[in-house]
Amino acid sequence: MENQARTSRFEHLKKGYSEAGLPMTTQRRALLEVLAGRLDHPTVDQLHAELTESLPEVSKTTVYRSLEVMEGIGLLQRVEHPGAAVRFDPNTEPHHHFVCTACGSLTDLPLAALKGAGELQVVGPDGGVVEEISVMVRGRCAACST
Amino acid sequence: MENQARTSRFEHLKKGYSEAGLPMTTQRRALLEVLAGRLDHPTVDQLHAELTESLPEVSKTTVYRSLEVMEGIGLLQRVEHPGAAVRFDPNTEPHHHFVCTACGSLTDLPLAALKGAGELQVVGPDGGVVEEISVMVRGRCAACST
DNA sequence: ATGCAGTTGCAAACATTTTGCAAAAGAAAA
DNA sequence: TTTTCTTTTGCAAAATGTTTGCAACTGCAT
Repeated sequence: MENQARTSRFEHLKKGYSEAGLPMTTQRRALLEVLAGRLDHPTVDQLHAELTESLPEVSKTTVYRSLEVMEGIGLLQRVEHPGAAVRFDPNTEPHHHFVCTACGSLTDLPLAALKGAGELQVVGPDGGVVEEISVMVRGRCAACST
Repeated sequence: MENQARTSRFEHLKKGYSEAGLPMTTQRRALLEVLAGRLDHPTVDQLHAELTESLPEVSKTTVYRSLEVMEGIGLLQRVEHPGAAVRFDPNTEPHHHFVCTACGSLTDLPLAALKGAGELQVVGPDGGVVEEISVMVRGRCAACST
């Protein structure tokens, strides 16, 4: 079930990656597998830690560079959030984010979770051009709100 | 006009600061003046650069620590945004932000600028507790959109 | 198999922010 | 005003998180 969804996410990422015409290396395949295997948005450190389980020699540099490349081909999105370390999101469909102020976890929030967000429309700012609107919800996740 | 608004913003900040019962130092007063004098959200580097014009000896450490204190007493808010350096916002009324993808400037967006945002309401996430919702609009500011 | 563009790991450089500490400054009492 | 106590300051060093230069290596199309 969850396994199957992960596999399908992985296939989707792999497909997108190969369509960009870049060589599929051991490291990048492993990174795509890790990304497909989790629904949150880990930091580079967390990704690197998980990667070293199967590939003890990967360097963080490679993780940084691979993520940058994958962002460049539109496979991932950088997620803004409170906190220093960068996080990426393999879900490039429009959606929002929820960050837990207690544990720091960062998860997706389906568009439907935000009543009214569908009609969001920017009136200002004077003379500017709007490209994108993103919503960040802060609070305590289920696990931390007891 | 603009001068008067700046003065009133400064008085408001100074009042809030002294109500917290902390000593008002030369450095902190100067920092509050700089903050009151601009409507965007400068980085620590930018604040420090502007501060050294009147106070050549201030250190960045002091700027960091003062901002932290002012955030602690609710005088400033930390603004999330794409980019490494932290930015603070002396406007603690509910409002949103606009970031220019060309020049990186970060400015306030009045609530009214977002049609529909008033009714924003989170339905999910399962069992979690929502504390705050913030909206970030990305695009090109008036100056950069020509 | 061969060649070449793209990728990797390492170490060092960077940028931003935090910390320990002794000296200095603000606020309040005497 | 002077004293006293607490908070703040600047410096230097450390801690994070990220980027870069470079030589060696790999994936993949020939």
